[in-house]
Amino acid sequence: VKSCNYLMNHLTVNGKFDMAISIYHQLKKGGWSPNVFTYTILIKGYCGQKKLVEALDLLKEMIELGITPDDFTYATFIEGLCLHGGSDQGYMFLQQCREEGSPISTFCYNAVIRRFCDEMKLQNAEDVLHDMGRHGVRPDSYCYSSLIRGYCKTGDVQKAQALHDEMVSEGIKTNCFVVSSIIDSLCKTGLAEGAIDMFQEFKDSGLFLDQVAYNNVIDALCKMGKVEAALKFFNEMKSRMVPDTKNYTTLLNGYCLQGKLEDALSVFEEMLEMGLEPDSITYNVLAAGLSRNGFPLDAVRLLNDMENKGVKADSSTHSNIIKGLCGGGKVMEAKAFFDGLEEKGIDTN
RNA sequence: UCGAUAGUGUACACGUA
Repeated sequence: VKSCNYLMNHLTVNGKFDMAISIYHQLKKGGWSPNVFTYTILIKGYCGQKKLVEALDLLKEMIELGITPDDFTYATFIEGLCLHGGSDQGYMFLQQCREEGSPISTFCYNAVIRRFCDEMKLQNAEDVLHDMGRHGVRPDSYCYSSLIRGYCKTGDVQKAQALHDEMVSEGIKTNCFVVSSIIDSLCKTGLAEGAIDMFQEFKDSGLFLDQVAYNNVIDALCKMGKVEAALKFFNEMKSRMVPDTKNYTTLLNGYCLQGKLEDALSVFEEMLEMGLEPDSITYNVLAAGLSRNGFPLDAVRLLNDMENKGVKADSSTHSNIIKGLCGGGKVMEAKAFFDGLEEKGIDTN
């Protein structure tokens, strides 16, 4: 049964839920009894297909069969309900289950909070956060993270920071996910200096800051034109961990923005030497840099090269190519390229 | 490790002024 569950789960998350169901039927035919995991996976699958009725039927069925759903099971169904029936409905269901004495853990509250945040109903999310405490379930960093990120999205970094303070004062450990959300939001609301201070502060406090956190400050510095400062952080990061494609792309962009093509190219080469695969964004950044700084046709060449290497072009690539061709005086080619896209049915918005 | 959840990089267009 364990192996079947494993397989069914993988099929489900890869969009082959029908196959998972047929495994389930074979399992039952073979006289095996599905367990809580099996049912939870199936409920997840039905929720993914918006088939909430079927999901709920399974929940009832397992109870009748004496297989007691646990908090994962409830969380899975609640999340589906939030997603397809609205978070208000999901929360109502949670409350109902809670009154019936079903196991409602932080995972369940988490789902509701996250979905309320996705709907930008931040006040509702916060109410749930405080409500769970009254029912004896301690919020964790995931709960706060969703909410903090929600406020970051609205640009209310103050509120986000207040929540972060609240979280820490509740004795919940912070981590680089939460911190980097705030750092990024500070950067993007023009408070990069504060962001960098915060970064240093947490680093000095011994908190592990990963590639994403580093990238937040590297990007902010690059966008301010302070590539040299960005490079310092980049090197510091390199001494602690392996930079990823996004880190290299960010720094590459920094050099391109300054028109420092030589440096940009050497970053690109270093990245290749490190064995990292540039993705379409890396290529787009470099191409835009080349184009903007007087080498439009090289940009076009680079992007063709990219497609030859099997990296898929996106709409940004296309507009870079068109711009490159126009900038290189090859307006007719640009038009031909554009028409070619339309013929292939590619959205040229 | 048989089941759930959070953060970062590119162009353009758009909307408000």
